[in-house]
Order: sequence, then structure tokens, then C-alpha cells
Amino acid sequence: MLKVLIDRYIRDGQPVGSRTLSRDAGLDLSPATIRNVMSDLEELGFITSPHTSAGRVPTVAGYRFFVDTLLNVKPLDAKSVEQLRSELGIELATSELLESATGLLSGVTALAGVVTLPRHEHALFSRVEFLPLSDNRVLGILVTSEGEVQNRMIMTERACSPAELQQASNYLNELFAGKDLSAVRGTLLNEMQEARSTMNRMMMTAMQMADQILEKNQSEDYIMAGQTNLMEFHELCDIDKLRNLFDAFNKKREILSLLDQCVHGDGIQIFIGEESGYQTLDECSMVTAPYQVDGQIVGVLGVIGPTRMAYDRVIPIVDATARLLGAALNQKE
Amino acid sequence: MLKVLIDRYIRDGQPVGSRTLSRDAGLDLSPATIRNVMSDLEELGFITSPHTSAGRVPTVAGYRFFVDTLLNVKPLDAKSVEQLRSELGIELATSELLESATGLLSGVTALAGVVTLPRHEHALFSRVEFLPLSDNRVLGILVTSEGEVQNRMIMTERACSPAELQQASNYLNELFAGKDLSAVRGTLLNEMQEARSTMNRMMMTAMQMADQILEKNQSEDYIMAGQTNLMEFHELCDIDKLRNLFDAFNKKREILSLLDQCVHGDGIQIFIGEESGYQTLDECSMVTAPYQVDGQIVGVLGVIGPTRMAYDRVIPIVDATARLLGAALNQKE
DNA sequence: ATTTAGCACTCTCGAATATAGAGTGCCAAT
DNA sequence: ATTGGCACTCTATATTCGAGAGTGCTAAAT
Repeated sequence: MLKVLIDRYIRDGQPVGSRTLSRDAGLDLSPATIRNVMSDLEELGFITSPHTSAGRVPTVAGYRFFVDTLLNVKPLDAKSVEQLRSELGIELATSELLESATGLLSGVTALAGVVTLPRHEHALFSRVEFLPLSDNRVLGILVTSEGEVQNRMIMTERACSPAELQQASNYLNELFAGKDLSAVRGTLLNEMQEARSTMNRMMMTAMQMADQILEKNQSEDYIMAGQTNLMEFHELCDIDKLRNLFDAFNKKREILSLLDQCVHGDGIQIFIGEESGYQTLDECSMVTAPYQVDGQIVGVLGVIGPTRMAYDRVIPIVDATARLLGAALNQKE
Repeated sequence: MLKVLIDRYIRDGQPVGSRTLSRDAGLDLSPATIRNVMSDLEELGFITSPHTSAGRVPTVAGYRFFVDTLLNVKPLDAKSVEQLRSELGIELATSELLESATGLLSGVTALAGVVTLPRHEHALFSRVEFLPLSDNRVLGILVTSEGEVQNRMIMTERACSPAELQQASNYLNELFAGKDLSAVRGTLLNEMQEARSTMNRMMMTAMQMADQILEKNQSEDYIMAGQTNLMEFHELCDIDKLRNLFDAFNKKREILSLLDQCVHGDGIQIFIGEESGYQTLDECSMVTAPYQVDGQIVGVLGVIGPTRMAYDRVIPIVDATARLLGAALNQKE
């Protein structure tokens, strides 16, 4: 049986032969029989032998078939979920929560954990405030309807009185409150061209900040933990591979595009080996699950490990963590 | 001469023998003479041979003597400094600036770059603002004299009117403006016990935020880049060592304590191999320089690499980067 | 007195060779 | 359909061996 072989290979990373399989597996079959079956499986493309006299190793197709049809994933039992929940730390602030979730994923699975920052799709302009700091330094603060805050130091060409600042923020707040941030940006740009107001420096900055929030929402980012766990696996122990992998983690682009694909497909998503399409991840698999706030998918989390990871154990963990993180974020709303 | 030997070893990481040295070095000496000198150097503890018939390799003491007395470090020429300056990107905001400096260090030296976050020693309470978001959600914003901003969502047990919020912030601002943050915390704590005011929830939160800023200032942190560069060096290519090293980078504690030592000694500071006192860094050296804002040391930056790094090249780079970063941060003030 | 050439010796590294063991495929028997 | 047997293949590991690099020492040379 393919399942037994893959189970075995996942357990100890060695090519597995007919002998071992007949001895240790529950099946009561002689090595010869198993050899026959294995040669069938090889013809189907589910396993290969690295060389003529070593056991067989699952191919990507083999893994795929394995996870798609052979694997029966039981959801995590209540006790484990509770354990996870307590380790996550519901009371934490958003950013710490994400850190904690990442660490949790990597800690529990002994793989690399990854969590994208949640994105707020429909951020509206809520208000802007200007606080005087010193003579010609003003602190600009922009708040969105999501409670996201962006602040920026503004150098003004001349000292502004608190009243002036108040006037400026009143003006902008009245004009833009409740509008979509992207609309704000457009309007502001027009406004600037039509009438050069006295407050232009500040309006300019407000626009820049709106711009930056928009950008921050669009450009996704992720945090990661436990990369070093991957060094334990001898199939990745080649320095070159490892370096490429870690570089990819730092560059983020490729990983992000994969995570992005995961946000669109719903539910658990699994990339096995070359399926990712990125060469650096050829020998890695990725198991991801989107997490939701307010019934809306706002991000993805998951783990990255070698293709021979213990899918049956990892999948429920990723799934549960996604739910828990979503729930925890919901409470913040 | 020790200098030539170390230069040579730094260049290509191979134990260097008398033959090579007499041929390639500028000295006009026969291998035999060099052998004599080398055996003297070995007795002095500056070099050792890994085994009887391999060349000699510098010891920690050797490196130490080398950098302390043999090395003449020329400050970077103006052109290179200018190049660095432009790559740093003066116009960036503080956090991006730090990122950029880290990346720059690692990029230019092909080692791992590290920069501690600047600490503001004397942060004073500047003002606090409460912005209503929805019914019983309030956004609290705390600003320090350094322009540092901290914001926090506050859930109130009942809806607060804008006027109430205004009143609360006015009260706190009047009470605390210009005071030291730690004093604010103390006073607030007292206040809370003496009279349970209507605004206590908000004051409590303001206190928490002050607390958090204080904590953030005390607990240092650093950012790092180019860790993967270290994988190029075969003396570190052992997976176990590499894993320990990367784990240490993630844990941060040990590295932080080293960086902390660097902030106290003034000027360039160099730890060679075991000098650090941490086993994971046995085969690494660290070259650091503090950076200043307003004439005051606020942080440290540097690089981490193998003991056989090109000190003569790295030291001026670290030095220059520290100055440039300081200068760039100064402009923000 | 310092430098040099010569020489015997040591030790590692790499290639080449041998050997054990795991696994296969196929055939004939059950 | 399953199984035992058997010859065959191929890798991984150990072993051997020689080349080369480097050393230390001694005696000669400057």
C-alpha cells in the first residue's frame, strides 16, 4: 500500500525497501508481493528509486495522491485545541498575537511557521490630527476606520500656531471623514493643483500618509519563525540549498506570491515540492490556511517544511491555529 | 611577519605554510628563515598548526595583536563615503533608515549586519489624545518629547462623548506635560489609589502606554540582515554550528548583551572569537561602532562574521556607517 | 650571528580498491 | 495471486596507498 510506504518514509527519511515494509508494516505480505505492488506504483509515477538498489521514495505525484485521497485528517481534539489557545495568548495586542501565532506554528510542528499580516480591505479615512512638537515640527497622525494609525513628523517652513493646526485638521476631517482612502488621495491631488492653500505642506503630508497606509494595505508582508528547524532535515542539509531557501525567506517575494494564491483558494491549501513553481522550494512543502476576521479572509498562515513532513499531524494544527488566530483577532474588533 | 601571514590567511582561509609565504609575500626571505620566525610566533601563542604538517593558522591572540597593533586602518576615502551616504538614503523615515543601514552593512561587507534600535534616554511626556472610534472604542495616542508615538485601542464600559474624552486628555496633559515618563507612571499609580475618578479606565490605559514606552526604551532590540552571507564561509559550514548561530541571532539575548558592552566602551569595538564569552560565537568576530544623535550615543551597529574577516576593510566601513547613520538621524531631530 | 640549503620525517588529503549489505527482478512453485 | 529462491546490481563504508605539503633539524654560507 502506498500509504504505508509514505508513512514509513515520512517517519525516517530513508528510501524504503520491500523487506522493511513487509516486516514492520501491519500487512501480512511477503517482500515479493510487495515488490510487485511497488513496481506497479512506480509505473503509475507515485514512487521512484533514487538508484537501482535502494528502496523507493515517494514522488510529488505520490505525495499529492497521498494527501488528497489516502490521508484521513482528524480535527484536533478539544484538549489540544485548548492547549493551543492558551499558548497563543488571546489577551495580546494584534502584532504580538501574530508573532505568537508564528512562533506557535513553528514550535508545535518543529517546522518553519509563517503568518501574513492581516489586510484591511475597506479602510476609510477617519480623521487626521496635527500635534505641535516644537517650533516648526508637527506630528501628523492619520487614523483609519479600522483603528490603524500612522504617524509622521512634518517639518513646516514656519512655526504654526495650535489654532492653525486645528484649523487644518478640521478642514481635512470635514472634507474626508468616512471616505475611502484611495478617494482621499485622488481628491487631495486635485485640490492641490487647483488652489495652493496656505496649508499645503500639511495637506501634502496628509496625502502622503494616506498613500502610505494604502500601500501598506496593498503590499502584503509576513512574519516567520523557526527557520532553523529546517536545518534538521538532512535532505535540506546542503548548504547551497539552505542558503537559497533562507534568501527566499528574506526576499519574501516568492513566498508572498504563494501565500497570495492560498488566500484565494479557500480552506487548507498544500503545495508539495515543485508544485510551488519556485525552484528554491523544490524540496519543500507548504501547508496553509486562511484566517478570517468578521467572516472575511484577511490573511494566511501556515508552515513550510520538507516534502516529507508529517502532513496528518501538521494539517490539523495549521487549521486549528488559523481558527484560533481569527477568533482572537475578532475579539479586538 | 605576523601581518603577512594573517593577511594571507584572511584572504583564502587556508592554513599558510613557509613555502607560500616566501613566494607570494613581498619579503625576500627563504622558507627556512620563515620557518624559524613562525616557530617563534607559535611559541608566543599567535599562531598554531591544526596538525603537524599543515601550515599555521592565527589564534585569537594572534588576531588580537594583529588588529590592535599591526593594522593601520585608513578612514574610508571621500568617494566611498559619498557612495555609502547615497545608498543609505537620508530622506528615509527612521525605521526605514535603520533597515537600510543594516542592509548596507551586510551588503558592502558580505557579512551579517546588525543595528540596534536607537534609545531615547530622556523621554518626557508630551501629550495624550483620545479619539473616539465607535460607540465604546477609543483610540489612545501618547506622544513623547522625542516624537515617539504609541497608540492603543481602549474599550470603555460605556460610550464616552467627545467632550468627555477631551476633558480627560486635557486633564492628563495639564498634569503631566513635560514630566519624565517614569514619574508619570508613579504619579498616576498614586492618583489611582487615592481617588477613583470617572476617567479611571482611560487614565489606566494612559499609564499602561507610558509604561510600554518606558519598557520599549529600556529593552533594547536590534535588526539584522545578511545572515545568509555567513553560510559562504566553510569554517562555519557545519550545520550544527550554523544552527546554533542562527538560533542565537533569533534569541537575541546573547547578541544584545554583547552589543550593550559595545555601547559603553567608546569608538570601534571588536570581539574576536571566544573573546565574546559565548560559545556559539566562538568562530565569529564582531566589529561594532556606536552611533550618536545630538552628541549622545543612542545605539550600536556593526557586523558579525568569521574570525578571519578582512578587518582592515570592515572597520572603516562600520565606522563610516555609524557616522552616516548618526548624521541622518540628526537631521530628523 | 643570522640566513640558507638540504634532508629525513610526519601527516593529511584524495584516489583507487575492496567488501558488505540492501534491494531488485525474475522464475518457478505453491 | 502469492511466495521463496537466486543471481545480479549498485551504493555506502572501510581500507590502502601514494603524492604533496609542511616541518624541524643540521650544517654550510654569508
